Amino acid sequence: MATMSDPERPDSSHRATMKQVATLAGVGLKTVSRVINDEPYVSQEITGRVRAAAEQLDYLPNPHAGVLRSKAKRHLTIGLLVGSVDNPFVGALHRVIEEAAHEHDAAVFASSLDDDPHRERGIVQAFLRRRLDGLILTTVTPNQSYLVPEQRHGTQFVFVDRPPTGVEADAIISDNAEGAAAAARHLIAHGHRRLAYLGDRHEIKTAALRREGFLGEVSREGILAADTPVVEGLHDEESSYRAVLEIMRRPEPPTALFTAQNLVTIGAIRALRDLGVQRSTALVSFDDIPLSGLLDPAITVIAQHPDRIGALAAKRMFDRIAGDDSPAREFVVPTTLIVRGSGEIPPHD
Amino acid sequence: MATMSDPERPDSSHRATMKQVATLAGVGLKTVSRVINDEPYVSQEITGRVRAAAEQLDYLPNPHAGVLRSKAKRHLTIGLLVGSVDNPFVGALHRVIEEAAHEHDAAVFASSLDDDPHRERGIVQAFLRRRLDGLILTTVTPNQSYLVPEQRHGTQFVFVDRPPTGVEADAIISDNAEGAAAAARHLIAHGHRRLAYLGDRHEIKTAALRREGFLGEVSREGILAADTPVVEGLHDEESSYRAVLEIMRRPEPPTALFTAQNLVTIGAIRALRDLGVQRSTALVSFDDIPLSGLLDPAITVIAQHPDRIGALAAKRMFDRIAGDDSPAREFVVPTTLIVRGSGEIPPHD
DNA sequence: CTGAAAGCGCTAACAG
DNA sequence: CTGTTAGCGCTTTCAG
Repeated sequence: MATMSDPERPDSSHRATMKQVATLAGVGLKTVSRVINDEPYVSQEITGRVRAAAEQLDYLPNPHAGVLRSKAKRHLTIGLLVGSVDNPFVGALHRVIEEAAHEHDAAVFASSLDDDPHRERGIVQAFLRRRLDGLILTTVTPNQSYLVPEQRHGTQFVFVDRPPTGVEADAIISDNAEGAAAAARHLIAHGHRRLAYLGDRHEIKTAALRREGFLGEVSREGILAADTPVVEGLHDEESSYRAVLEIMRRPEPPTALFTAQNLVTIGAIRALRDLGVQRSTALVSFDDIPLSGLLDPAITVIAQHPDRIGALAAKRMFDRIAGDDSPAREFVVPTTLIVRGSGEIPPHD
Repeated sequence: MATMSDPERPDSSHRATMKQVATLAGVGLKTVSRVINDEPYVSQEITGRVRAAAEQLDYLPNPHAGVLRSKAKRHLTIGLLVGSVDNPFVGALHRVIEEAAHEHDAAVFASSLDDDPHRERGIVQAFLRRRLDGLILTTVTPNQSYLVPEQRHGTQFVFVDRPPTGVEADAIISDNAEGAAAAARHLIAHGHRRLAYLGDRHEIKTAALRREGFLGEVSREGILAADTPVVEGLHDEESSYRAVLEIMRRPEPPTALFTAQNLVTIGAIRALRDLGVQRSTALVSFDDIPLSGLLDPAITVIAQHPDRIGALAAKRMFDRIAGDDSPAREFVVPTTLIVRGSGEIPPHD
């Protein structure tokens, strides 16, 4: 039959093996292995013959066979698990980790949790099943002790943005408390005495740190807690929008807002605009937002440095993979106040 | 020596093998294989014993061994190669592809080209060395015929955002010409006769399609080419900013701008503001930009649908992997005009 | 400098 | 329902 391929003919859709390359080059299997892996002690002539044969057959070494047999079971593969892929912070993080991985000849599996704690375990498992060398992750679950057995089996973990609980591993985080404190100082220096804090769920450690940093500074200035509305549990634009509307309609509304997160900031901006008070209410945001410089007023922010965080995370990861077994550490990356306008609006009377 | 581990003791950092699980459970190797792979015909009791043993040893199957031996050499792994990871379009794309992969139990390697053609070959090679089932990619090189041998060896390719050259493969792209034509129609319907086109390098096929779509519509309306400044080769904010400044300072400046790309739009917005004409010059952007609704004026855009593009790309990929060998096709995803304000500004006189 | 033999951890193909 | 045997494509080991 015409549709049936000749069983004697090698299937062209199959990859060439090292053995086939060896046969074509007229050398032994191990010699091909030496050439492919750039091991020394192979004559120029044979090296040339082997390379030619490999090229002719489109030979690519099978990495699975290699990993299976070799002593150092390195896969040159790491995983990156982040809250959500469509977020500028995460984009920048991904980018630098990519870059560092590339320098180490490693590849990066990336996946998003969409901030869903229920997905975390499953996705981590899916990654581990692939036997990665390590995992860089932003956790959304309250406890990561389920990683302990994996860690004992040699998989490296580096936490980013949020510190781990229940497992000892390196963590790279922004200086949340100090960044939030700087925001408070900035607003107070511009004359504000009625400040509001709008933040994410209190259970998220970083959110708690921002809150403490902010409120600590406020009380240090002698401002009463009663004069400082605190709204937490805001996780998206919509909830933030509504919270700001509500706060600004109170009898003595705040003259300045501190929004402790990306999406909260955006919701707040919308609300201030709809109320027509965006030019008379000060606003400082934790975490930069895209195009914030083009807004009117431009948004003053406490910027994080995802590039530095990512670079550090990648460095720790590859150091660990290379054998660094020093005690786990937390690395704190400073934040930067970027003055753009919204944070310098004076209090109205 | 205390620092030297006993060579007789099994290294706890090593993974348990199927054989060890079999021994512990007191069954044969193949029985463990059956339980792990949920094959039928294993008694309840033995299944239980095997599962318990596996758990006790933190057993995880070694996927490399599996791939090596099994007939269908599927790795359940695909690659995603995009222009740049920190770009909202790409973020959304990544997200839906992720999601689809997850449903197929597949993992996604993601990498960014940073729009650098020189990196493309290298990164593609790095991916192929890992023997992925397929690659979804945005190309930046003019020709991808180097993929042909890989394709013959069974790796699937699906192109996204830009059609391939020199290789036959599915491609999912926005309706660039029609989207740009819609922008022209919209501006003309609002009374404009002096429109400017600001776009990316002409060699990029999608850029050329947008240009043709736009200019075709303009000439159809009887507007002379001489009255329609065309600036191409804009690849970033800065070059776009300068181009707009230059155009708007001409004797008879355009009353409406069409910016054919993300970054070009942002540069144009800055320029219009610096000239103080952002409320008197119409602007329509191809591709949505983040927070464009918060700008003043809010930006009217021809939005692409990265979610639909990504979903289609993933569907084609997994269909191909599953054996679909129908001829390669180009899928065109429509764009949507989103009216927000900047595109409805009438011509001044 | 080169190659033959063993075996990594698993699945396929048979046997029972 | 369960187990045995071979061998995937490579690296390791050891012998030329």
